[in-house]
Amino acid sequence: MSDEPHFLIEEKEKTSDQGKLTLASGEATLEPLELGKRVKEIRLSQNLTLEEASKRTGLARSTLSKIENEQISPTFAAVQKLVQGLGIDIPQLFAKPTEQRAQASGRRDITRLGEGKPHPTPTYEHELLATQLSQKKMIPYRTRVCAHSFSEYQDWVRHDGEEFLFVLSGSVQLYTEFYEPVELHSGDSAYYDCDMGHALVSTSEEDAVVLWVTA
Amino acid sequence: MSDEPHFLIEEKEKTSDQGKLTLASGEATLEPLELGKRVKEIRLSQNLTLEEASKRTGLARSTLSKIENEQISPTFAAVQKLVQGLGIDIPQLFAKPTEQRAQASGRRDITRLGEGKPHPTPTYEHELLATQLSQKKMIPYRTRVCAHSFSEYQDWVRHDGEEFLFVLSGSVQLYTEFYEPVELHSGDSAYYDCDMGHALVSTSEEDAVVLWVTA
DNA sequence: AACAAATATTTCCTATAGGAAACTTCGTAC
DNA sequence: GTACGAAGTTTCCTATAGGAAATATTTGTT
Repeated sequence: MSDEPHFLIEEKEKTSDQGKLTLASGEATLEPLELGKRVKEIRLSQNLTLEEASKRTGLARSTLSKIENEQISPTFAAVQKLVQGLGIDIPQLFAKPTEQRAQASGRRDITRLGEGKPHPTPTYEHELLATQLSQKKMIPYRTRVCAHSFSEYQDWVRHDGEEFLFVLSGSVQLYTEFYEPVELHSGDSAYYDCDMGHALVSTSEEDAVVLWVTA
Repeated sequence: MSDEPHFLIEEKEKTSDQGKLTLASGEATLEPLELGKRVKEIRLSQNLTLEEASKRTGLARSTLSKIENEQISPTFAAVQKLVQGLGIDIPQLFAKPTEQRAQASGRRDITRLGEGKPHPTPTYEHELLATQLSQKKMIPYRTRVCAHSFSEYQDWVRHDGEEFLFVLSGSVQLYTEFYEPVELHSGDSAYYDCDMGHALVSTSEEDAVVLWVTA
């Protein structure tokens, strides 16, 4: 069963590559810039004086001042004190303010019933939803479960991420590697880690239809 | 309208706090550990010698050696050279190898129809799904849309993340800040950025029921 | 086993980060 | 205006990071 989740994986890799790219290009601009400014922004946003920040981080006022004015390149140890003392999280620190806004906002995509992008496989007929949007955290799709027996799969489906499953019509048997199979009826749902083997078969007369969201 | 998404936001904050906590605790153990080991792992995983790594990063062999053996705490500038030269991405560097595996796997949670955790508000009746799992990327819930007019909201719903919406029964009007309202019927779906104001009202006689997943 | 080649570590020196205290700057009260 | 306090910057000194070269260690070869 290498049928189903390929398109998912591609999509995910695209996403993470993006992240790296953004960062690499940040570096490429010969980087010394930014760090000090960022620290200062963060400190001010918390309404701290250098003195207070000094107490929290254990770094000297003067040192903080120099860091903020890019007069020195702080030691890794110093960065850690900063991070801990001011409650910064690392990506926040390394992302340039511009890039920080790079996460999309204000997008919207409507998909009418049956008008998603078809993606058939031997065991499932997927209909990808919201395909107009490319950089999204979740991948939703509506799926007709054609398989009616576990034997139609040669192996577990396995990929990374988490998956949410909701039964829209019919009933299915959800097989998962580390649990007993469980039967789900219309309206039931499941949430699981995708690196655990999983597979779905229809148990109702007609093919069951489910909604799947992976992230 | 401060009714709907509060629990979401809390949940999200919890998640990111977690990140911080993990890191903080890393700090708490008096941190010098790890960084060097991580760098060495990464370099070896790329089959590089110190000499080659030196060329790529522009740092001296000796310096690299000292960093790997935690004999010095590299300057921020040095860390950046490392990151760029070896194609490391920052979180990878800061996550302890143990914590890296900390992303859960092999979990599963089943929610039967109507057995989610109720969460009523003036305009929506949410039923949270998969509540047995705490550290998950997505938050799924099934919602009865009680509001039948936009005027029942005092303001846009707005929070961060992305949201996927699927209409299970009835029909709704989806209001979004930057788009014309759109009517969705059973089986239709929408995907949007949550920082854009949004709100939902039932347009069918009976209250519509929708499935929502946020990430 | 002994050597050579490749790789890693240590030493030693110079450049620079970090801290304490002196020095500015700016606002506010008197 | 002067005096004062609070915030930030600069100076000066010491500790330490970074680089070049010497030393040690490992690996492979005959």
